[in-house]
Amino acid sequence: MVNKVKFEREHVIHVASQLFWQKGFHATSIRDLQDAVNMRPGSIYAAFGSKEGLYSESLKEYTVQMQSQIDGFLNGADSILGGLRTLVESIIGNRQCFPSAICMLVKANSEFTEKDANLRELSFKQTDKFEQYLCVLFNQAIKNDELINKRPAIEYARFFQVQLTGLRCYFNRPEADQLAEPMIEQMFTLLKNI
Amino acid sequence: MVNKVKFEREHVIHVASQLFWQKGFHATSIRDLQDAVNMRPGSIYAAFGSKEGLYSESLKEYTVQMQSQIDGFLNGADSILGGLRTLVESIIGNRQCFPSAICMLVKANSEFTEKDANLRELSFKQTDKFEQYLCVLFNQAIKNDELINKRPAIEYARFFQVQLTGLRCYFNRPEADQLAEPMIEQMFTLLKNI
DNA sequence: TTATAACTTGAACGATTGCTCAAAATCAAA
DNA sequence: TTTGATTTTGAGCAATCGTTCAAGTTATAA
Repeated sequence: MVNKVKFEREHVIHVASQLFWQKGFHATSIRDLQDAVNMRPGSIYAAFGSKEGLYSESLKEYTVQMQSQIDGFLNGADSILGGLRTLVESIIGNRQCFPSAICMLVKANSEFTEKDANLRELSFKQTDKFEQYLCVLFNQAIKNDELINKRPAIEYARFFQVQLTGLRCYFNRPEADQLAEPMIEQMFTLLKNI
Repeated sequence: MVNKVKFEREHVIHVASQLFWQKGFHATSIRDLQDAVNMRPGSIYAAFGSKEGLYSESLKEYTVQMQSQIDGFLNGADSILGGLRTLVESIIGNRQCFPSAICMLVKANSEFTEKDANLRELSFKQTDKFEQYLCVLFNQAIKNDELINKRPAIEYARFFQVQLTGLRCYFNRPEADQLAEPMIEQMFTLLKNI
């Protein structure tokens, strides 16, 4: 190898994913990305092929990062459900610290139509991956006797996703902040007992 | 009046709202709209001022139409909760008949940033309007003894929105269709008993 | 030091964007 | 039938879009 790339690929993808997460795919221009990652168009296209290519990498890195964020909360918790609860409280409570209050996967699922078939498909694929990851967690929670009825893990995973997505969309709105905690409490009471 | 407009304003707004609902604001171009509503740019701008203006009207008409859709289901039902349940089943079950599986208000809330402050604000305002409408319904349901604990109506309205939004986002994904009915059943069991 | 392969740069391309406006078409009143 | 206010038309504007590529820069191997 005669000459190495100057940028750090992972860092670029991370910065891009923050921007895509905030603004969405269509509202983010290559010029926006140029400024954010401090690269000229030639370098971006040499490294990622297209705007779509960079977005793909960004969405994948978002999924990975979300999982390791959950792992972080689980490490500091004494149970699976306890860790998930801290996670949910962090997501809802600190939503102004994130590029968007809404999960990037949900945004992606809602943004792409048949016209962006590749990205639409990728978005669904990543969502499935995340669901499978949740199933692993809930299987562990079942083993630990954290759940009353010991349903199949997938059912808890579905319930969890529906609740969290619903809450994030609801609390995307301004104000109405002190409402969050009782609703999260309710969510986990239901989750344990369904 | 010397000359009248040729187009039907309500019809144009309805068609535009279907397109905006499907593709989102940024991914819908004025040319897309021209084709859909069969008007030339000059007429569109004379009637609505801007793309943003037409979108505003579209989002308002969406909210109105959603409420009258609910009213329709309530008229054919023997209880508030029964009507709402039929509505939810129709939304989840026939989602391929609609421009998008996801509520246009949720899409709007997630699409606009501070850069589109006006549309962001409008989107929140319409969401509030819809919540107030739900409160009226749940107050009636409380009077009718359809709900066990007789909480304040706003709490049922919040719960309903979280559940429905979560379900719509979840079932936006392909496949996984026969899963819907038990989850809707669960949603209304919980709603009655919280 | 020189040669060479790899990477970075940024001007610029054609396409598309939201939007304008002079000209053509329209139709009730005179 | 003529008039004139009003609406419709669509070519075309400036700005921006995603993307390309020839030229310049960089760093290793010889």
